[in-house]
Amino acid sequence: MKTSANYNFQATEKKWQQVWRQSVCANKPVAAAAKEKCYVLEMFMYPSGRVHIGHVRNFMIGDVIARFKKAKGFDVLHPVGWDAFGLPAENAALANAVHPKDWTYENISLMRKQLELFGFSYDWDREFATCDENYYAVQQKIFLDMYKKGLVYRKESMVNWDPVDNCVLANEQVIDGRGWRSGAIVESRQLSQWFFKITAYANELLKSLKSLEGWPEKVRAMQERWIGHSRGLMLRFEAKDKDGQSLQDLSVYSTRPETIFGASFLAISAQHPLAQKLAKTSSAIAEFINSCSKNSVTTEDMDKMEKLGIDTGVQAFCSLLGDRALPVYIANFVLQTYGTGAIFGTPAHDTRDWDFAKKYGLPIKLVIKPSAGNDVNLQAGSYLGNGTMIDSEFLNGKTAPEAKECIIEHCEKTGVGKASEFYRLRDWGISRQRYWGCPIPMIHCQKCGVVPANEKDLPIALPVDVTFNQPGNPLDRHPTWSKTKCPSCGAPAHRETDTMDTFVDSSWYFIRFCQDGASDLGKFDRKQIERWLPVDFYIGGIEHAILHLLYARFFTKALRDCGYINLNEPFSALFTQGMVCHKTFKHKDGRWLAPDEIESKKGEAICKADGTVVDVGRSEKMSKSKKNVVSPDEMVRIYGADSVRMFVLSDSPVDKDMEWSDEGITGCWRFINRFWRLVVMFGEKYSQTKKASPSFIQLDCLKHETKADFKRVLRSISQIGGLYEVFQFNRAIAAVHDAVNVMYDLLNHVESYSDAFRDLLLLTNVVMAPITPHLSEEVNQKLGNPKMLSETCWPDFGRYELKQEMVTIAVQVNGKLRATLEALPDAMQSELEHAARNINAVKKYIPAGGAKKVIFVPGKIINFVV
RNA sequence: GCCCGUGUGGUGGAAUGGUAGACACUACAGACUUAAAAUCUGUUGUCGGUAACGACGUGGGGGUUCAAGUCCCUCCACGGGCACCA
Repeated sequence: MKTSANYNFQATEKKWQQVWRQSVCANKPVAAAAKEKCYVLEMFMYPSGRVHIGHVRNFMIGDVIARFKKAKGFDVLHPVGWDAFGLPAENAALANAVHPKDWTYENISLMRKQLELFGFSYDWDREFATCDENYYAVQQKIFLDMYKKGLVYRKESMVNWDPVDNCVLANEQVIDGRGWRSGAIVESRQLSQWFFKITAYANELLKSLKSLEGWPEKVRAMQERWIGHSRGLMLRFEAKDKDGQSLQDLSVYSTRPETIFGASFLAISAQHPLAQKLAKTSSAIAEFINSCSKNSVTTEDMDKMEKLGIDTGVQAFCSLLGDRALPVYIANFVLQTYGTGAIFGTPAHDTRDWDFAKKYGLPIKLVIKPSAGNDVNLQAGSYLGNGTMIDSEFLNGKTAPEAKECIIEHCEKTGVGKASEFYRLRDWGISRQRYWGCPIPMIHCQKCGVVPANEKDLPIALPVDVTFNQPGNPLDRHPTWSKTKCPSCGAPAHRETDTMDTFVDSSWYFIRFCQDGASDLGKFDRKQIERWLPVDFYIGGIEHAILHLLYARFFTKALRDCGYINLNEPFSALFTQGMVCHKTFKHKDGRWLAPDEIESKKGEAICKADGTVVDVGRSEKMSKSKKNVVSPDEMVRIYGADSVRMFVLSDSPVDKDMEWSDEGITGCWRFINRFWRLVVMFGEKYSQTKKASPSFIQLDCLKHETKADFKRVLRSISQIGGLYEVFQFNRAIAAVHDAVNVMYDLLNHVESYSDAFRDLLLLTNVVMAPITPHLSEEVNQKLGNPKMLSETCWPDFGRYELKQEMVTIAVQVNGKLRATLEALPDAMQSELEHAARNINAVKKYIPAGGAKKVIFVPGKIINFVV
């Protein structure tokens, strides 16, 4: 498809990839303590079998930063690895009769080859997979240490059970009531599970979010919400039956205790102990509770769900309210899992309570009066704003926030209540009933109970001889694997057959990368780890905003407290990139068509097979089901790695979604050839005219208009470093385009300035190199630079005088542009004003009396106000 | 419902409060070619005008300012996240 007259990317890319691999210093951080370190990391990949173009975009961001920082003189760590445990390996085992281990390592080697095509500057010597025995051995050791520290426990609990994957899911892995991977409706089951006590860090995880200034505001907000801190009052009520007999105490938590005097009912959840008790004697209550448990948990249903309740006949008393009793309802909108599973309802100041009161005819009493002029219509809805307390006894006259503090204090003093805090965050359940994961190093002994495995027995390795021909966990039915001796009493015992959630594996992999191959990987090498951490640039998708990033933060803090490392936060800067999208094509018969089944004719998309016109849909995230995917290998084969590398960063800012298009990728391919041609054309001229010429550094020797062009190119490329720093690769590429366009013009009168032009090409090439390293290395060689590009420093543009000699001044009248003026940058107002007044286009707008006022911004603008 | 984004030509997108539309794509024209492709050179926000030029123009409305895509208020549309969290 592409002719040989062009830049030969096939040969060139292969050649330099080989050279880089052999060169000692190209991809590896040099042990240079004097240099400042820079740890660049992209979220590692699950070895599904194929590298997706979205991965390429992710890795490209990291690669540009890594190469750029290296050129800037940093000691750079840029590793790569594999998040290799997980369910798909078992599914593949089931479907294709291959062992998960073979499937995984096979995929890794396929994907490694794909990655190699792109020339990423990875330190391949540090590569590992989380299913490597020497990786998960350390993970088991960490688990035991966390157990000793009280950060791991086992409890019977209701869990999210995915009936398709036959597996437990963490709360974070349930999305809209469905399993995050299988999409099946999640069921509740009672099981014994291992938990990490992430809630012990709820406060710290929340507080230190503030210190993460290099994180997107959005991700911090999502985590903050997920941890969900609230502060309020725990208030004690007494529940009495209709005969006035005391039933039990009822604790009610509220974040708005100041509204208590407006309360008109109490509501408890269907799972509340009192509800369960009452159900035994009332069939109506039992029936209601039963109907609540049937409620679906999907988003749409929740939206539509009506607030329902049943009056239990129970009365609740609180000394704050004197003799006034509140009726106790069981309500479907009260959650047992938050607070105490009981609330007091203040219909005037809460939307849900208002809905409920309307439905059941309960009083709606205003206790917060809005400031003057704002009328409240309690018949239309609740009032959620601020104001002054009324009808609230000792709170009257205070503002709502003041009243909140006041009532908390009052209740603490009188003992009727207590200031309380709650978090939404739950402990992290990590038990998975799967084979392909890190075994939990615990042992069940009939006599001693659950005991940790001996450290000297680590790793507890996965057995290889397992079968996948029936549902459930293969470790459970392995004839011998789980049989062992109790480390404590020596009696026969059996191993825990659950394995760890794979999110555990990815919670500390960035720490392992810090150790080089020569170190003892069985232990934490603090010196190496603390040299590199924290990660300076962490790059990945927004979909990990909560799960992975929260777990990794938790692990870092837990490892700190177990004495492994001295670090509070693992990632100083986080960058979330957008997705790669593509148009979709739908055949008239309803089939989705792949991009390579389409050709475009006269602006219409035509199906190659039968010539029919195809419906072109909007650009969407690439997905196999809609066939709107492109293969990275195929793209490299047709256009070369540098074209693909350039395109994924080209048009859109990298934090936004981009659209993959044929026009876009061919555009990049054309640019690469265009730059190459520029170098070739220059080379031909240069060899003919080689003679004494000024070095371009002495810009004064150049002709005026040539000098201006030189300066313009220099200005364009000099900004590129700054643009890399702030991840504005699309603008960096625009600057490169601009520079190359100017150089094409320059080439026409370059004869007498050839050395200077050569320098200009070399400089441009250096700043392009992080994006198009193969092309740049080749150009560098062709221009006769003896030093390899990967060893070349970033140019110091400070040594060039880049100021423009003439600037264009905008001449405005009343802020409207009427003309422009060429002037020296430091021209005085008086002379410019005089010149501007004499321009006809300006003169006609200025009245005879002259301008009222003249605004002058040196070097930029002169504005006549008339 | 709440929170966070986003809104600029035919398209992707640029613009420290200071010449809106950089750069790229598409389209069109010219050069080269027997021809096509590729390449090179132009043009390409809209309306009016042969032109010079003029008017309009950054989702809508209002405001601050000599000057607003940019700041403030308000409304609309789209996208994402959370969702009965007491």
